[in-house]
Amino acid sequence: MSNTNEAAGGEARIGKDFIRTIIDAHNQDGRYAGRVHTRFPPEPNGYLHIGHAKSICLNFGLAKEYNGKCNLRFDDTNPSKEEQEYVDSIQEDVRWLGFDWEDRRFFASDYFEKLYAFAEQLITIGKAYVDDLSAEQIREYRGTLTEAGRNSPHRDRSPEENLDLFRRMRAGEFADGERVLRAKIDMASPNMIMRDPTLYRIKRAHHHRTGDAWCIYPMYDFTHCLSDAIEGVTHSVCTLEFENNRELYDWVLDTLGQFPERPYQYEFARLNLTYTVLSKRKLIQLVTEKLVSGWDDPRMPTISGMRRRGYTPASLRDFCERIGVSKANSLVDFALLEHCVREDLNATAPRVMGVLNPVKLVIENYPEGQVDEFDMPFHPEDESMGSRVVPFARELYIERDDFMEEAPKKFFRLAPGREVRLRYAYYVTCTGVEKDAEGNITEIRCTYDPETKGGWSKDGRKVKGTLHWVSTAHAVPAEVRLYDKLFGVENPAGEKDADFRDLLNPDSFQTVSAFLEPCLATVEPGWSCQFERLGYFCSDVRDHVPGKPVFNRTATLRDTWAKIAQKQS
RNA sequence: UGGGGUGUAGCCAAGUUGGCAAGGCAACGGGUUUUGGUCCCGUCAUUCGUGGGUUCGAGUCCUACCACCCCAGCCA
Repeated sequence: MSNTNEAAGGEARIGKDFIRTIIDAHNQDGRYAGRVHTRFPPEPNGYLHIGHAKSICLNFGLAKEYNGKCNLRFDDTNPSKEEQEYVDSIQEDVRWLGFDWEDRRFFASDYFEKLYAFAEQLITIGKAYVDDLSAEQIREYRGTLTEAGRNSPHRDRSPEENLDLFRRMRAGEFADGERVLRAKIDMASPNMIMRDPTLYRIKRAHHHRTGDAWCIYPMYDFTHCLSDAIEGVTHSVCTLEFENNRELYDWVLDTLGQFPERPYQYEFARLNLTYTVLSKRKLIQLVTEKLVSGWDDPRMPTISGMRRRGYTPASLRDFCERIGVSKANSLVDFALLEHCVREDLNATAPRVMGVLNPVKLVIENYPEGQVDEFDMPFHPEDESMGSRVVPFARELYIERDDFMEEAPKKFFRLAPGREVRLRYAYYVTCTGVEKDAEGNITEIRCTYDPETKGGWSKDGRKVKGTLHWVSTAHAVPAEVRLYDKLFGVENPAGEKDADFRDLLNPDSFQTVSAFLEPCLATVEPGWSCQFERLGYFCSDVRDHVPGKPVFNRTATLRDTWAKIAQKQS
């Protein structure tokens, strides 16, 4: 069995955000001659999460909407944190989300030689200098938020001396941290970023792509704007924390002055989700401290975790579309994400039966050894999804929760003397229960009405409940994993100084053995379905073993079960 | 108490040159239903962080204040 997701379609937009307004304005006034070129620039220092999905959908979505292009560029200027494993996973995740960078996969490290040449130019025109101050001294000289900084004693070296020193930095004549290249801007600038920012540092670390070819590495602020310019990017869209960096972005491009149609930076608010940590530092901590099974643990907010859990690319794209793009810091309700998966899965997931918490149901008047076969549709509203045959016998499993010995009036399912429908099979009436020495129900007895074959009554009598069921003799034993939120509190990131690990939900994961209908023995990894009334499940991508299904619960149907239980008590 | 940003419903979020405050999620009520699901129908901002001002008319303009976020990495 297989069900796959289509590639990123052109879903309708909810409302127009400020970035689209800006692009429209540029298209009006003729800037870039109508060209729209964006980029998604992750640092390969971790796996992508749902927050990145927002940026991916924005950047690739903008390009698609305006018939433009979007590059995938790895911002790999800090060799000590970056790894090939991360670039591989990032590429896989972007593709899985349904986006295509075509032949435009770049690395900032592709530009190291060019960047170095730009740095020499800056030195030549007297706009950059080599500083001998230590990191601590530079911090002291920088001043504070309210006091201006002081110039470094090395600030006025001649371009010739700076050039010589910078070349020797590259040649490896100095130790790590001994010297840096700094932009010569303004140590009294009210914008801290502009107080002679570091452009290059000496760092002997193995780079995942350039190996040991370099011992000096360019900093983000120098690299990013130039990479954008080199690639012909028009709209460089990043998150709010870079607002202060925009002045430097402009300074570098303008003082080099070689990019007549240069890119400009625009910022939007990053995603915050209730119950969810989206800080890479914390996510990596969950992985390295083995608080989760890995980056793709189904409880993780990573793209790979969500994929394994059974979220579909379309549902994630829809979510990103619905949350909108603005500059206001916000905290999106997890319920919206849930709604998006449910909406997609409701239309696309086949309906099958599985019993998670089984109790035996014996039909007293059903002949022993007899087997009925019912042809059951995979989807009640979509005939094109076809059907499968499900065997029915005298002894079945039903959900333990679907029976109550002393049931309140509002309980619609099975209870002594009450009649319910076994889905697509027969009406049955409970005649009694059998218990063990401790008084636990071991078996429920009932009789069936042969006249109700298929689940319809000819005399027009109605039943309030419809139960899912599985024949004990034909059932496929399976492992089902029920996941809850990893964090039991609304916004674990909100508590600034608290250790977020204290907020982990101890009940975030539970494994149960279940009984499924026979057709589920043949599912493929990643196949999603809805177990009638129990929620949406996805056959585990990673732990898939043919014939021995393992399912992760993607989403519950709704919270109504809790409410029903509450009303009944 | 430096600079840069942001405040529209419980949560997101549209709001054009000032002219009756979109939409989605959540919630609540009703109908359909062989999933207590889905679907359908209805309700949900006399008010836009606050106070002044301009105007026939202000979420939009002016003004003063308040709250929150970001910046003192040789991280990105």
